[in-house]
Amino acid sequence: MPRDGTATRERILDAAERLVIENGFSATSVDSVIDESSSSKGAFFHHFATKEELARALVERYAAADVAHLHSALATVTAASDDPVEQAVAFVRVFEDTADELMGAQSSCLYVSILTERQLADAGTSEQIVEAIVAWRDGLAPILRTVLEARGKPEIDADDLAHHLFVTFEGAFILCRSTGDSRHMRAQLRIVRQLLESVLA
Amino acid sequence: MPRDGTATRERILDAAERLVIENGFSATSVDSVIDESSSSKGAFFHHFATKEELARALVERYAAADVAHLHSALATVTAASDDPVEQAVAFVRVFEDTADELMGAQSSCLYVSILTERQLADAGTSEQIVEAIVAWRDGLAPILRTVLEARGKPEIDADDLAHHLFVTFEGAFILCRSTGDSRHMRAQLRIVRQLLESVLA
DNA sequence: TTTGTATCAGACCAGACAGTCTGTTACAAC
DNA sequence: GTTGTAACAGACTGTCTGGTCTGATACAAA
Repeated sequence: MPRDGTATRERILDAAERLVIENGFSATSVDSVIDESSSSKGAFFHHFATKEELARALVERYAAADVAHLHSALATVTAASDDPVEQAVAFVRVFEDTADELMGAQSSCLYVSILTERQLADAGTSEQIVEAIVAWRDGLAPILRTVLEARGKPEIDADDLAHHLFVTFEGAFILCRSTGDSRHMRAQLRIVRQLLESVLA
Repeated sequence: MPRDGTATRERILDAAERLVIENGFSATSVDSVIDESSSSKGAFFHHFATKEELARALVERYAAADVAHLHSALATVTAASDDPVEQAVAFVRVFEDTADELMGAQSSCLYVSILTERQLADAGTSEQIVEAIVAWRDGLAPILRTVLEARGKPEIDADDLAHHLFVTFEGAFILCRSTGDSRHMRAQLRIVRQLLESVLA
């Protein structure tokens, strides 16, 4: 085996993720990614056949980390309590408490940058995003469904309510972007928790 | 006065809005806007000095329509009832009932496309977006505040709760984009209404 | 030592891009 | 009718972009 190129590949992905989240995919040139990652054209096109393939690789890595994050939080709250109400509320609180770090690392979400440009969805990125969204829904919805049935609230759809957490994340990212104030993320997660507490009570 | 060019300008804005919402701003070339609007390079750069100025004009028109939509809905619900709970719930229901038309006209929100590219925020577009967001917050928050105070729920911030409707809109647009299923918009607005009904009860 | 190959480095290229420039046309004021 | 000007039309240009190509270099197997 020759020298290991995965380090370079990761450096390129790191730089590209930052730039794409910040400026969008089309507005991020391959050259700027090369500069930011201190690599070269040769290195870039050795690891990624086209710019589109970079997009696929970015989403793949990002979605995997996202789902891992989800399962970590789920494991935490299911271990802490057997009460589905406490589990659901604690689940939201995990992200509420870590909102600042979550926003500090990245001022927005890669999904938004990718989904904004239809050409990329057609290039096979949206499947992976949908997988992640479904994982979030299927992680949270069963807990919610248990409570909603026990409370006799069949008019509230557990899947849609689970989706609402994802919706809040993405919407809050947009809100933060507009004002540049990352505190909206924590505030919106707080609101969702309070609404959940109310409807599950 | 020579012939009226506002019709051409509007045609360009219409085409650009569609293309930018669909593909993003950077991925939308001036030439494609010209083709789509059946105009010409001369016409385009007569009405817009640069592509950036097109972005400003797009946001200006879009935000104005957005705020007009808000005030229309507000007027409807405040005329229909004096009860702030009914007003708030009816307000969400207005959009819930018209979600399909709202999504049919445009499969996403221009704000997302613009805010995704930081360069445009620096070019003076985000101020107008923030103005629209503040208008939504200030339209809804007073109604919510009245109820929250009457119900003795000081832990819930009325401004953040008002913002949550905007957050839901934008987040739902993202969700719809990922799966291509526009029904998520209605479902998410339904969830927000149900959550509101619960917390304001 | 030789050979093979993954990993790069960077000059280079064809096309696309935003923006310019030189006109032409419609219409209004006088 | 003459003149002025807003409203175009479309050829043209310099720069940037994604992508290619020719090598160089490290390292592993034989």
